[in-house]
Amino acid sequence: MSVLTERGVRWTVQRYLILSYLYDHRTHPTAEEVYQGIRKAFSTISRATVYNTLELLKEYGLVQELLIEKERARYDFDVSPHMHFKCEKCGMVYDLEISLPPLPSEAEGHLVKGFQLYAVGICRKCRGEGEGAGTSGG
Amino acid sequence: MSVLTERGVRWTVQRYLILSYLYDHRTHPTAEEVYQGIRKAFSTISRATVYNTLELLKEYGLVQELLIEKERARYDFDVSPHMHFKCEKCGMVYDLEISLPPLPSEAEGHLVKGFQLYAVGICRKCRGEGEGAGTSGG
DNA sequence: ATAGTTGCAAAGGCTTTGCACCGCG
DNA sequence: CGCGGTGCAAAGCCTTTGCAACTAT
Repeated sequence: MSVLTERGVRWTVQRYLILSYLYDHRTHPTAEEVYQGIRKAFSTISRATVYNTLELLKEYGLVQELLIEKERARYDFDVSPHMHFKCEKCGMVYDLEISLPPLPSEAEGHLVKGFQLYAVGICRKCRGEGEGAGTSGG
Repeated sequence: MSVLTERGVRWTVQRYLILSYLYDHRTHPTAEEVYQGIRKAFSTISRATVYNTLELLKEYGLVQELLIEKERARYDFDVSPHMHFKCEKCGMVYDLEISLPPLPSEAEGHLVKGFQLYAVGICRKCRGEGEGAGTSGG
């Protein structure tokens, strides 16, 4: 993680565990989920460290912060440009592999540094569950 | 606002004022800004009513909720599909008139109901202010 | 020694909720 | 009369912050 150490930022066990957790869990976990997940093996870690580290990793471009729901932020190890989809029924957040349009680095005079593309709806799984038996929708 | 009254939802002065405020202020105000703005002329309105009403108007498709920053939600009278841009320097949120690609109503088996496209960077105004004198960027 | 990091607890900010009162239908 | 809506205050939840102890350079 030279991107950190080159700038006087230390690579600690906590930071490694947090980045590893996101690497292993591609379900776009929340800060709390990261905290609870790491705590199982590393019980002394604190919420503050998780929050601070996620913020730091985001600033250094190592993770992506998703603002797809109002209640809380989610985090994604995959920083490549891709779309996210949230199911309004089960709450799960999926990656969408839709090919993205060319995104301009400048628009109407503004310098554009990054994009986020979010979609909402009903996921494949929830669509399947609601059908089959009933005939008239609620 | 038959879309409301048809379903037993009443059209009240408070709701009118809140929708009007968004109609008049296309700066993507926060709930607090809406509250403070309306309070000047209608001092008895409460925050709870503003929050509840914004939620209701959103659910009925009369306004759009923007999750472009983690700290708070913003609201937009314009519900047509368009992109938003946030300046990370001054914090202002602009509309972008970029023509959007055709957005699928289905993607990878998921039923897609709506999209949000956000961009961040430095706005035209802030870019202009920082230049002119200095030569090397920070 | 110094600058950076952690963990705890407390604070902070945005948003939601419970409840009594009010008003239209 | 009843359902819906308002306003107040309190609660709730997510996130940030202050600070003392600690560690790698």
